[in-house]
Amino acid sequence: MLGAMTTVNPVSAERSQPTRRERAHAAAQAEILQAARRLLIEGGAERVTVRGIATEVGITAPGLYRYFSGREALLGELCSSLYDELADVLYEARDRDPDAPLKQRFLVTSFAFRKWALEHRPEFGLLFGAPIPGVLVDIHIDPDPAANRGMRFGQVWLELFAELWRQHPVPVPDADELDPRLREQLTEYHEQIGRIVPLGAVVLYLSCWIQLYGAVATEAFGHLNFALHDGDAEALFHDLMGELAAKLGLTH
Amino acid sequence: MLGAMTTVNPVSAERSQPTRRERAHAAAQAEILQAARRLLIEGGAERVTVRGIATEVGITAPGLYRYFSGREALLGELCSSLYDELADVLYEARDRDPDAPLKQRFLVTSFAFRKWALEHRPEFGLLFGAPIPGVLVDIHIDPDPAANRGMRFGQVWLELFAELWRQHPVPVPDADELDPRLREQLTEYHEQIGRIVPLGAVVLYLSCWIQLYGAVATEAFGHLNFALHDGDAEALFHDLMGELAAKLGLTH
DNA sequence: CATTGCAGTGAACGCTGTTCACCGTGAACG
DNA sequence: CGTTCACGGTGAACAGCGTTCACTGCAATG
Repeated sequence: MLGAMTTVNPVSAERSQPTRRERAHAAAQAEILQAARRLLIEGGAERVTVRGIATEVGITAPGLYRYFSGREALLGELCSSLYDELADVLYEARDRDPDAPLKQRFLVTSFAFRKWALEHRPEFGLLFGAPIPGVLVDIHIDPDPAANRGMRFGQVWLELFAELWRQHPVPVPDADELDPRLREQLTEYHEQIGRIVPLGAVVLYLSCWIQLYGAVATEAFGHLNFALHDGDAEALFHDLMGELAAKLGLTH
Repeated sequence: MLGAMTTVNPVSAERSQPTRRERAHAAAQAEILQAARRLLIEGGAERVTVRGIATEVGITAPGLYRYFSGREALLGELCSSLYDELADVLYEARDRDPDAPLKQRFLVTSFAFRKWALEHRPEFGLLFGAPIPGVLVDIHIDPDPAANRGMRFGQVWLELFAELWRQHPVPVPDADELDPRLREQLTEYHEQIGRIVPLGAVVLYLSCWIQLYGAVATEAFGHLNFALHDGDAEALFHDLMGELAAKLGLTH
């Protein structure tokens, strides 16, 4: 009989020093995710195969099931770690020069986002492409900010936008002027972020995110190739970010 | 020995009535693509499996290789047919009321694009998500307008934009004012479309496409769920299209 | 020291894409 | 009209996929 009740480790439960075993487990898990990412880079999510990862870390396929409940869970964890890395990159870019004008910090962060996407296209595709049926779903829905590390990615933009809007309160529609459906849909999120900006500014925020996403995703996915022929769209991106800054009331 | 030279059918070579065999072949091919699409809808591109399609059309897996050189080619053909269908949908929307003001026709077409995307998320994901390593690549690069049916999709927007810009020549930067890199990158495409609009307007066109893509893709892929919680983003989309119309100089 | 739980293995199942030798039928040609 | 030949389709096979299960050691625990 497999023990239905695992013995509660009093040490780790009190979140004191983790056991040797726990450290080894975490290290192995990290190594597995690292190998998974290598395969992701090699040939997209399709190539991220359980047996491939296993051989890469020097064990057999069933051994991986000690660390992940299956391939989908593994991909989900990979997504989380990638979100984490991306958030770190963006935070670093945003706070690289804390005394610079906010517009410049916004631009630097946006360019860092684009840079990460282009230098990590398979990872970007996994995070921001079409959702894979059993994988991303759980991540985006899970509202727990501790577990949902994708939220950290959103937060860097939200904080940046909130500060930006506070310094430059470009006129936004009043809550009453908004489409009633839109107003109702957004109130929950508005509460969730502590109403740091008025509801109308949330719409502006979403609009900015959509534009930024469009600019980065179209290039990273090759949906600009019909006109740019595999070229670097940095110049175009620069223009688009200028537009975005103008929309935020940041004249130069 | 397999005959290295297939007998040239003089009838089909002159593109007269196709042979009975050819008709049967084309019909089977269409039925296969139809089955592939059903599987795509059921569970994304992953579920589009050679054996699954085969059983659906009532033959065995190797039989499919008489119609497609492999799974990737089949998916590529599926992409082409979907592009074709989408282009038809958009053309129909655009020309539904040819006497309506262009702004309205532009909005109707945009909403038709969003509608198709939301009602056919798996198909939209295949066409406009992250490219699948062996599949989409060939399509986007192939510049032959006859073979590349994805171009038809782009053309409906280009024609609409060109007409829109001709009626409402919103000021665009002169070619000399553009970033030299951007100008050089776009000249080939500019030639390709016969310079129906000035180069500066092409930049505006790309900017509009990026914004439209962002609006539709973020919603279809669930990248707005963090704020909208699986809700219908039609109200937000309406706002975004208003912005886009404003950018095109279409006041209301 | 004994026990328990965990890491890892090898075999197995049903699935995948793809290739091969083969078979029958129907269309084309002498 | 009879022959030939290309094509549609099959069954077996191969390698690889995700996953489960019974099993073995080893290391930490009581």
